[in-house]
Amino acid sequence: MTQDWVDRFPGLSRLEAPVKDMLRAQSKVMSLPPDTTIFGPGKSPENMLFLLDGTVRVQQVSDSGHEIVLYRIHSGESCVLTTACLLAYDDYSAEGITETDVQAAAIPRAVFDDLVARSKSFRDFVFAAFSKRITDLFVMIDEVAFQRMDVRLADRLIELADDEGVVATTHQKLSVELGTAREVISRQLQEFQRRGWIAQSRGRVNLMDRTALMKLADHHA
Amino acid sequence: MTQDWVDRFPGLSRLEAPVKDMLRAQSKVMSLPPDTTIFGPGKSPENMLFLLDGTVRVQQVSDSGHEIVLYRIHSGESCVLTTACLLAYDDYSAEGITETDVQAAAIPRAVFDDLVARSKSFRDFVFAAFSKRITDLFVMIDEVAFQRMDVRLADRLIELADDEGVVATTHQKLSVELGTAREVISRQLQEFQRRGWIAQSRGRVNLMDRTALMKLADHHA
DNA sequence: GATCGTCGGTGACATAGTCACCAATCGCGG
DNA sequence: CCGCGATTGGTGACTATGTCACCGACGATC
Repeated sequence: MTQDWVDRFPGLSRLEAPVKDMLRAQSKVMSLPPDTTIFGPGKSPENMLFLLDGTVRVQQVSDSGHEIVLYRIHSGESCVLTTACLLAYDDYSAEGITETDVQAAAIPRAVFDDLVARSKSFRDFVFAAFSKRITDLFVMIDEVAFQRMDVRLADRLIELADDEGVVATTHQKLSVELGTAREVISRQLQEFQRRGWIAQSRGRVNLMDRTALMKLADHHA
Repeated sequence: MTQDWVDRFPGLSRLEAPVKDMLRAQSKVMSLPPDTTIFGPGKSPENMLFLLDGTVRVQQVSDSGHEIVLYRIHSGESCVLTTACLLAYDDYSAEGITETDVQAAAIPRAVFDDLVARSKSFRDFVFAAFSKRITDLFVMIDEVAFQRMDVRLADRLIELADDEGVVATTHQKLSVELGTAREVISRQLQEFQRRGWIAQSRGRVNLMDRTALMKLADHHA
């Protein structure tokens, strides 16, 4: 089943048959436990990863000690961007950390390069992945620069909530999500609670009125 | 002379001879006046550009009407990133505007794709260009999220100043550079002026004490 | 059940963004 | 040369956000 990952991977299914065979033959499927650092300062990944299952959080620590989450890689996505970056600049400060159990297919750099040379469809896939990430970064810059915190927080809560509307995280971690201070998060959550939109307990936020949160998040989007 | 642009372009000089020939043969060198929009919402570039002379400013307008400068393309750089992005997502809001007279070599998309397939050195060039931009965007996110305005402004003033230490721009335009409000810029510049670091006149900032500005910009970098 | 680290709450203050408004200056047509 | 409108920059009041110092509550562990 893990040998068949290529066909189950969105975006790769339309590749030519020989390219798929090469991916299958030259890749290794691996499993990683949560909270594993797969790349970071001084730890370049030698492989390019295709995420089959789980999520990877990419975040950055600034010189001032502030942290911010840049983006997440979800199952069905690849980390072309980060890989390519690290090849060129290994001194940069972003790190990738698994958030769940992760299954991923690893492609050696040489194979990646070979595939880019051979297959137009694979090139399209790679450039599309780059484009997606970069436009996402543009959107993020816009949000960080201009969006109000309450809007950003509401948005992130919805994004992080599971099916039951529970966000299992601390105020501290939420502040890293948005690149702000814990106190700011605490106060915003208090306000949401006051309005009856959420309920809080230690390390937990329950969304009580998802509609209201969505309205706040979308309205000023 | 314009036919020889390949050899004068940093990063392309190490390409294989046939690749260079192809670039020379299949490209067209063009000149553009200042304030030309070379790409933007609803205006995808059909070519990929190599900037031989001049600079292009890439900026973004958010839904709220706020603007922010994302980065600049200087002579000797290519706009792979933006081109690739626009190919995939033509609805995104960034735009590229020439700031000076610009000379650029234009490569049709098909030729670009062909070169990526053929030449490993060209691939390396392309991915290095991507990497540079992306790490720059990471740095920018960090600055927007965590850096103080006075530090960012001092930094940008030094960057924008000509050899005589003159920045020929308005407070309004400086606010777009940093994604803030004009009033904030006006007040910061007043403070710099009070300290004797700059002198102001309409549409003009003169750097009087570049050292002091650099100290502010670097110290907290 | 004492202790230590994490988690969250709070007030005071500093910095930055918003809003409304005004004065000075420049370019341009009459 | 004058007058008008647009651009540029200045200002005060207010809100939003970030920072700092400190505190109590909770939970794990021995």
